[in-house]
Amino acid sequence: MSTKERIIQASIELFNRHGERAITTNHIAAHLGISPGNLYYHFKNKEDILRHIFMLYRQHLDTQFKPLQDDVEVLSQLTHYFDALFELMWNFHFFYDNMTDILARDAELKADYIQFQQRLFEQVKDIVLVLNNKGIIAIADEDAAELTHMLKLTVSFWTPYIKARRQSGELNRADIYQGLLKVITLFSAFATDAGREQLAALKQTYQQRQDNI
Amino acid sequence: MSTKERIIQASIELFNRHGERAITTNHIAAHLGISPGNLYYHFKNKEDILRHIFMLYRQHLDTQFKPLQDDVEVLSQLTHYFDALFELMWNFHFFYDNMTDILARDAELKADYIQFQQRLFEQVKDIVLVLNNKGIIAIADEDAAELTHMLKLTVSFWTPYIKARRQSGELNRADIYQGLLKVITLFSAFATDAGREQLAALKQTYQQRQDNI
DNA sequence: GTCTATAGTACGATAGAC
DNA sequence: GTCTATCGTACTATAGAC
Repeated sequence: MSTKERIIQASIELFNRHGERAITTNHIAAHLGISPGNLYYHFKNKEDILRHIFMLYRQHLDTQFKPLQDDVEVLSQLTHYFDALFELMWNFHFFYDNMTDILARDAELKADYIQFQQRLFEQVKDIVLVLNNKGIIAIADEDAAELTHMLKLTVSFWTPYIKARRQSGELNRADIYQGLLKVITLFSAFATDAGREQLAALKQTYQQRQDNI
Repeated sequence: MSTKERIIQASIELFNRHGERAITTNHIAAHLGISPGNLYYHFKNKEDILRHIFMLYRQHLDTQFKPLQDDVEVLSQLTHYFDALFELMWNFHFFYDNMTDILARDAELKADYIQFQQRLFEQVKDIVLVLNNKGIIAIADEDAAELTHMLKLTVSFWTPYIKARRQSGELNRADIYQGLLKVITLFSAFATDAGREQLAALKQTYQQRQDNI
């Protein structure tokens, strides 16, 4: 792995463990056993590192959140989405902790973030509408947008929410599964009788994964 | 107003406007036209200020979130709750932006926060259960806790969520109403046929207030 | 209770040698 | 590509005069 990549990976790890605010460029360099000067050879500044991490974030969602396909079973596609959400919430939770600050410091990153989230919103809303058309959920047109907002809000801020309820100790994988179950509950609240069973099966899948940790 | 109180009020105002991270003790003093030394005469440090603000936060919830009373109409009590939530989300939104950091820096504040949130969780869950018993919503026992988490999550993080969708400009009152409508949508998702009408009325109330801004 | 002045620290970032 | 050394800056917090 190149030094540049190692800096990215170490940054993600340290940001997630100690928080973005607490980790300085010197910490990152020290953690890798390289000099601060070397870090600054590879990155213009701390914001530059954050922009590269955001690119990984975006890339993950771009590759994993394709629209629902008609010829594949819904439940297996939903499972794929939830697996991707798990990775997202696990790998980038530091970002949601300090989102307002990080974006306030870097207007360019903020513009990119907003643009991406607007696109993502439409993609998630499409999924909601397809689930409606397939009879998994029954939701009024105006509520589809509301539900989409709530889904995004929950995925984004479940990790800060749970961290604020814990006296000490790090976030663990079981916490993420708890969050995914909240997302499933959101869908279930709008489920049809037929859809309720399928979502219950999905719920059971992730409850088992949580128990197996 | 005493200097101590003025410092508290100025801090809340500046934190909300520019973010807790961006505002230093010097900024607060300069904003009030007092010296940094004077500020430090009244408060031990920045964390001390934050603890006092948290006391106001707790006090607001303690006085406004009494349990549902049986002899008063439900809808008017819900309206009272939502009015209180509006004040909360409007006055303390800076806190949710940086919650993880603020709590990570101050173990004592974190302990107080956690204890308070645990109590608050039970209070909100009681409200959910009473609404269930009154036939406004119909929710399984296990889902009551899930809904309570989602209600708290939404109230806490709606403001950071909305800030991250806006290129520039401050949070405004209409944004808060949007968040309250999300909370109402959460209740509506579990509403009975009878409850749906009452919640629709509640929704209309806050949509009108939003339009009247 | 309030001021001025400043000590102390930590962080971001760069220059210049190898 | 990597290092050492360091500068400038900004912030927290305190000392001491009034």
